[in-house]
Amino acid sequence: MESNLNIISAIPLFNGLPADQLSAIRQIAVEKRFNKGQVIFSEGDETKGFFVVVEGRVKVYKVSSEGKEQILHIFEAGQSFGEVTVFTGQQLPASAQTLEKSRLLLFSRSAFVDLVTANPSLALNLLAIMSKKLRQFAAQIENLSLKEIPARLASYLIYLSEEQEAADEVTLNVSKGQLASLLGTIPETLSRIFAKLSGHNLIRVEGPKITLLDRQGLEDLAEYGKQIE
Amino acid sequence: MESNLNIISAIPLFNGLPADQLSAIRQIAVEKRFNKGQVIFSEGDETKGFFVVVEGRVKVYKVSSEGKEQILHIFEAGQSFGEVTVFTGQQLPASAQTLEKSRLLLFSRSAFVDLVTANPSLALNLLAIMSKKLRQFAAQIENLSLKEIPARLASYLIYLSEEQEAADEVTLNVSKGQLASLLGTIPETLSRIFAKLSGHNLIRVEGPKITLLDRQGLEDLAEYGKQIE
DNA sequence: TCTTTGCCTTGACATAAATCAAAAATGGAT
DNA sequence: ATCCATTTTTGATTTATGTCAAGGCAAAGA
Repeated sequence: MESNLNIISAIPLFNGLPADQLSAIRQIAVEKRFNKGQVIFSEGDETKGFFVVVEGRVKVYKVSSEGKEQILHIFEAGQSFGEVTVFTGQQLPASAQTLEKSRLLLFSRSAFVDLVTANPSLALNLLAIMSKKLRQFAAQIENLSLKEIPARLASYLIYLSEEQEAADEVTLNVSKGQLASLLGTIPETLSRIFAKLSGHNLIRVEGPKITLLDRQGLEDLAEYGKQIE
Repeated sequence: MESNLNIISAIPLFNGLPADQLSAIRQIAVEKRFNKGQVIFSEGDETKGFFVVVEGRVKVYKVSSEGKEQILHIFEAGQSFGEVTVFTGQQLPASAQTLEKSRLLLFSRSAFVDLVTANPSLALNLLAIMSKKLRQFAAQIENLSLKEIPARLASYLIYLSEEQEAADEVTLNVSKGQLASLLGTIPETLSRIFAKLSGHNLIRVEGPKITLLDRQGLEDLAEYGKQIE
């Protein structure tokens, strides 16, 4: 628990809070450990509280009645999820599962609401984070409805290269199957589109390592869709 | 401006605030009037503040480079939009346009941030509203990626009949073209699906008036998708 | 009443992506 | 290294939905 104070202070959500606040926060956090592939909660469950990823990765997703999965987001160390229902107290709208062995902090609902009520600056942090999530969702809706899958993949690769600042060589941090789900498609289709983009010399694919050969071409594809053929 | 105090007090966002707070809020609100079809802001604009619909209806939408439109949400009297960027101060992620002649209240960014900082309960209201929006977006993402259009239409009709509590006869409050955009499709496809559901005796369509003939059938369709053929 | 204008519908066709099936490749574990 | 399980790829086919083009219809105005 010692080390968690450092972790807590590094979490964007708690950014800028004074030291005494941070220790108050640490008091109400409970550490939970999960193995790879464990389900953290399922859609429809009652809200226990919200989570912060200390270590590992977590996917939040929805499943259709036929079993097809749509990943809403993948959360990494320092990010929080599950805030959505803390303030409305409804059932959880999605499920969460670890992608690898993970350590999470759980903040129980009531304790956290008290904390926020007492801390306007915490509330503002939270508002900013939720704003950001809303933006991301809006972008995802746009992608799903206005863009074809090649364009979504191109967007994702550009996003990834910005994230990783690794110039033109990016490494997928999820399996291709999971990536398909994140992009709203299935592995077969994704595989074909990787092949197609490679064929047009936009990228080179070596396992999970993707080299962006023609960034401008990818940007055009992401923006305008079907140039290529 | 007189009457706006009543309106302000009826807005969910300001629910439960004491009278003195409400008049402080009224102070910083600016009334704006728009004709039907006027653009309120466009994607990429700087954030001026956020809006509350006093009267009329507003759509918030994204447009693809080819001009196809995806409606993110339609806001009616009492609802607020544009909060998202108030706290992050980024460019607006979507555009907004009136669907009919409307009156809006504009709350400037800085004044509103001050207000929230000083009012924990306002911050909590805001968090609850944003949580609700996040849920709605998550549901929309699910619809777009996991359900076919007939299922989305069925969901929408059921939602509408709950909204209107008008038993089994609902009236579309947007044109069918707009509805197509809201469901992530185009008018031609929507028209065919209306015809298809009519053919299966699930609904009867008379202009903007839809009669739900087989609620259970619609629910099955919304839930499990492609039963019908 | 006639005409215009803006929706909505219908038809013929094109196509992106899903499905079904199976082969290949990858990565751990033994 | 070998084996097994999982992931990824490839191929053949189907299907839902988009596109293009034209026609109908009703409300608004001349």
